[in-house]
Amino acid sequence: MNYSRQRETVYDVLRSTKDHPSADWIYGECKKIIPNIGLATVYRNLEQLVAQGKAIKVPVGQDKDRFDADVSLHVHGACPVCGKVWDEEVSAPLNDALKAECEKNHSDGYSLTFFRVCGECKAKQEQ
Amino acid sequence: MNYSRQRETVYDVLRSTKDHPSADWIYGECKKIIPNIGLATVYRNLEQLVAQGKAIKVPVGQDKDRFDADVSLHVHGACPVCGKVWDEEVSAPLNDALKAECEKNHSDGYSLTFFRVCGECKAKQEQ
DNA sequence: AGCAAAATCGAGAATTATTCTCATTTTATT
DNA sequence: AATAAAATGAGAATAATTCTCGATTTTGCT
Repeated sequence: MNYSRQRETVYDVLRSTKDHPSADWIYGECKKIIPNIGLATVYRNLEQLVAQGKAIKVPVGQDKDRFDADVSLHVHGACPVCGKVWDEEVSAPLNDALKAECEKNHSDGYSLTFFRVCGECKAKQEQ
Repeated sequence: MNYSRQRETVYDVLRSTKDHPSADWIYGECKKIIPNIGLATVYRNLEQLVAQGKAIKVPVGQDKDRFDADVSLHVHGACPVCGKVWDEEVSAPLNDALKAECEKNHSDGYSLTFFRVCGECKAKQEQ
């Protein structure tokens, strides 16, 4: 694998946010830095970052894939209305039980997402 | 919401399996019962069943959406190689911790999937 | 049963996210 | 500087899903 400014930029952009962005948002941000970067390049590099273990795809059942540069095992929250994704802090007992289960069933990892209408969407619904 | 044979068939097919099938597999099965059923009808009815709370979409980060007629909160396993999805039995402490967390953060539900290469794919890899 | 309104359907077109192709450019090596 | 391998940008191709629309089915009413 050779160095490329595009790949570095994709990684920088992904690390710059905790918003679990989609590929096209990352593409937009990269364009601000490398105006003629191609969308396919962004997809290619995201794929490689995931393969290298430097990023993960967050499966939240939305239309678009979401990416995260935080590859540690952690829990997500997601709004089923607007699709927003955030990191969710969970209790120590839950974390311990997850870790234990993972070891017990020899899993490579897990994905845990709690679904909850976010404050913004709840406010809109009540209007 | 009116009755329709197509919707009943989609629901019957979905309930008949524990394989967490994709829309096109369900379409294939429905065709055996109603040969001229349309793919859009299957998608439409799956969407309605989900909206009614009679089915869930299982987010496993695969290309295709997976559906499940078991709407109780339960844990999934998924093979990152072939995409197979199964129900995973977990320890009582984990179940309790999940339920507690859900109540604590007022979530509508959660999705927990453990990733693990399935026996079949592991056997192939070792050849 | 007969009728009108509303719901649903089937077929195929349209949309959307993602992947692929290929000629060109960049990177690493000598 | 010459070369091979890797990466790129642009746009075409693919694949899952959604939309459109005229035809059919279901429901509620008489």
